[in-house]
Amino acid sequence: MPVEADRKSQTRREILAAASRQFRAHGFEGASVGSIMREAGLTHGGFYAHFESKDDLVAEVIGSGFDDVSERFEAGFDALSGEDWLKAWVAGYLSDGHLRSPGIGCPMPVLAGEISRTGERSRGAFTGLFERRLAKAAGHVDAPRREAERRVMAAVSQAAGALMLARTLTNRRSKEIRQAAADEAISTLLGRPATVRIK
Amino acid sequence: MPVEADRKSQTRREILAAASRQFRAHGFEGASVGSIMREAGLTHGGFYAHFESKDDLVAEVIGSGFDDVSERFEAGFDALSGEDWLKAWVAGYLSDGHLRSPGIGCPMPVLAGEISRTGERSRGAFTGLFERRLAKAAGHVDAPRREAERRVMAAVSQAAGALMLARTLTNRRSKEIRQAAADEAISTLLGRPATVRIK
DNA sequence: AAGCTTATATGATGATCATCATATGGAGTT
DNA sequence: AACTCCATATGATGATCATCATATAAGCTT
Repeated sequence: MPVEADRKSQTRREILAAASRQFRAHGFEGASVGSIMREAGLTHGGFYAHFESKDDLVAEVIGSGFDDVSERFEAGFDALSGEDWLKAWVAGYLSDGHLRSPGIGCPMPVLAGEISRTGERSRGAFTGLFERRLAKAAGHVDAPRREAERRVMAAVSQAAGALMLARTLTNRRSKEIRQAAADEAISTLLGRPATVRIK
Repeated sequence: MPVEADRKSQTRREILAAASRQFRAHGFEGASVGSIMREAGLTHGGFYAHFESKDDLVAEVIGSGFDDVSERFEAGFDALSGEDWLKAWVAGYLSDGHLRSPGIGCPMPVLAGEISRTGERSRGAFTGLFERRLAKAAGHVDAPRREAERRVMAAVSQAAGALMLARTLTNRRSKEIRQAAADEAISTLLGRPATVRIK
């Protein structure tokens, strides 16, 4: 019946998007309900028409709010596959651009530390997100499934860890650590020595 | 002159030790001045006789408060060197024990995300800490200095990333990701395929 | 023993925040 | 044009927290 039926669900999506950005930029504790609503163009009170609590929002963002980002990131090289896809993924993940834009980047290097201290619900949501991305990447690795997953887990740890540390270091190590991680990660994924140039 | 001259500096050390633990267990924002002082056996007010502000405490803990931990961790295998040291390091870092004890473990997987959002001072202190540990580990790698440092940076990223993610995941991946990272990290450090059994 | 020094404790203060109760105002209906 | 929903806004409320001013109390000096 309604042409404009989902004004509310549209707003809900905007709150989620704002939260998704602010959480990555300032952490879960660092982003207040008020500032998230402000970024969504609303005032703080209306929040509770959409979410039960801030914890609810956190779990919701982890469960679904980040997916669009990985998709946008990977959409850039959807035409590629196999080795080319993996190289593009590693180079993009450890690029200067990603280093400087935590607010629109991968949540793992910024939020995993905080999520590890929270309850079962958020951690379960994160685990689901992790499984989806693991499956996607493993599909591009030329190896039996278990071995492909093993390599991706090792490479993802390395890339997320390197980006997290690179964002913290204040000297030339910030670049060196990303290049070192990129070379080792791509070698692991391909099963032979290789190099990528981070952008 | 003073027999009991440093009651104050002794107290200061106790505050630092309590903060060091609570920061790793609950994050910088998650640990309040009050609860840190309580753990140190004092009340909140006296805090400002020792530190200018909470930010000051944070920077101080990053700069020096964590060193005792790495030392205690590495002291366990001080008799070892070269390959044996590296294997013990990787296996211990990714062990079940370390997984379950963030409060007395490495600060990187828990705090680097938060530190990356802070100012120059804390990040500089962290960079110093990182350099010290990098030099130590590189000394056990059988390769020219630059190459040794490169391998350690790649391995440390991988180990810290894997531990951070393993603490967040709720399924069997929590163990798998640590084993995958351990095998790849030790292979990188030794420059040839190798395995370690995480404890 | 009186007085001074200094470390710690007590008890505000003001800010920020999550949450909630209630108000407003506009769209669609009659 | 009056009415009714419903999404959002306004304005508490109570909690937590960092910070600070002031008080206490235990040495040390003389």
